[in-house]
Amino acid sequence: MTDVTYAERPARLDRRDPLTAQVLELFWMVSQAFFDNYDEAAARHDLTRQQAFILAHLLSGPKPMRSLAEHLKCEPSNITGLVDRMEARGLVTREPDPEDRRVKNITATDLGRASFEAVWSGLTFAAEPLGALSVRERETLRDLLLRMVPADGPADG
Amino acid sequence: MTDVTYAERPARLDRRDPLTAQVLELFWMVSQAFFDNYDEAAARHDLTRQQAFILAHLLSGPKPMRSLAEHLKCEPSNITGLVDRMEARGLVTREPDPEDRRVKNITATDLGRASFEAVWSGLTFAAEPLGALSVRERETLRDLLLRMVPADGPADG
DNA sequence: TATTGTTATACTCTATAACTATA
DNA sequence: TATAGTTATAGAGTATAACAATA
Repeated sequence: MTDVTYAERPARLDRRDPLTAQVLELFWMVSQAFFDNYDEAAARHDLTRQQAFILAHLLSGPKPMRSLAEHLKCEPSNITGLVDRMEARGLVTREPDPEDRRVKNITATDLGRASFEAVWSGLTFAAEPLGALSVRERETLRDLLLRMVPADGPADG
Repeated sequence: MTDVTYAERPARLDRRDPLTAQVLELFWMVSQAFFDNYDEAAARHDLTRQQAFILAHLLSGPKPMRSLAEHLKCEPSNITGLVDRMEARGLVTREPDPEDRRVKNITATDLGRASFEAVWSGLTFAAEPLGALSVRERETLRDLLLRMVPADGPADG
């Protein structure tokens, strides 16, 4: 697409002030590029986006299935199959919690952790669009993003 | 999550310089929140993310199926079912190109356009994280994002 | 009785491969 | 022969609902 995308369209379909509309559109474009980059990096290590999300969430320690469902914002019933597939590939383990045997604690294996770290390290987004900015500009961007980060989630990923 | 997410983790799993690692992590968190917001807005209008992407792409005019596949970065075979479902709901029309009858031109209907515009207008991302920034800060953010936008895609959406 | 996780079902999105109809 | 789109198939992710085990 050309300039039209973020210069003309928002004015037509957006009642927001032009500056906000433009920032929204630009942020969306860069975010999409980031997500594409993430998916590609995950695919290079035979992981789906959701599998990578789960491994990222498990970096800080074992988590019950319920926690994974909340993190992924999906129904708990889906986690069963998701963990099944990851367990079968040796990316995670599933063990009943000794204090409440209803709960299953999911833990990333060494392979799981290494896989996620390879995905995250493999993001070219850091070298490409971010690399176009100077140190001073990256500091400015960091400070602006700190103001935009949601209080709770989506957290790691 | 707490500060740990973007203060400690990158240093451990990232060989990038700390500033780049931090910006990467922050940008990822905000992007995830944006995507969540987009999915929610689309769901409120009974659209999937991919259906909304397609409608966005069609705002600038009719497009052949092949173009939709490129925009969505998926195999052309998937577009058939995607367009089938959208056509059945009156969101798009599908007509053979008079100049090359192999090509099917997909056009957003009034309902399709209105649906996407409702999704885009319904994004609370503009009011929430973006609203936390002053006009001056949004101008700064805009200028930084302009430097990061990929030359071609992902364009509209 | 409430909660955690599971199963069953149906739908959307995805890649692969074989097919058709045009060119 | 090459290209645009389709069909068939298998797999991943999703929501809903009914269920088992545990609390």
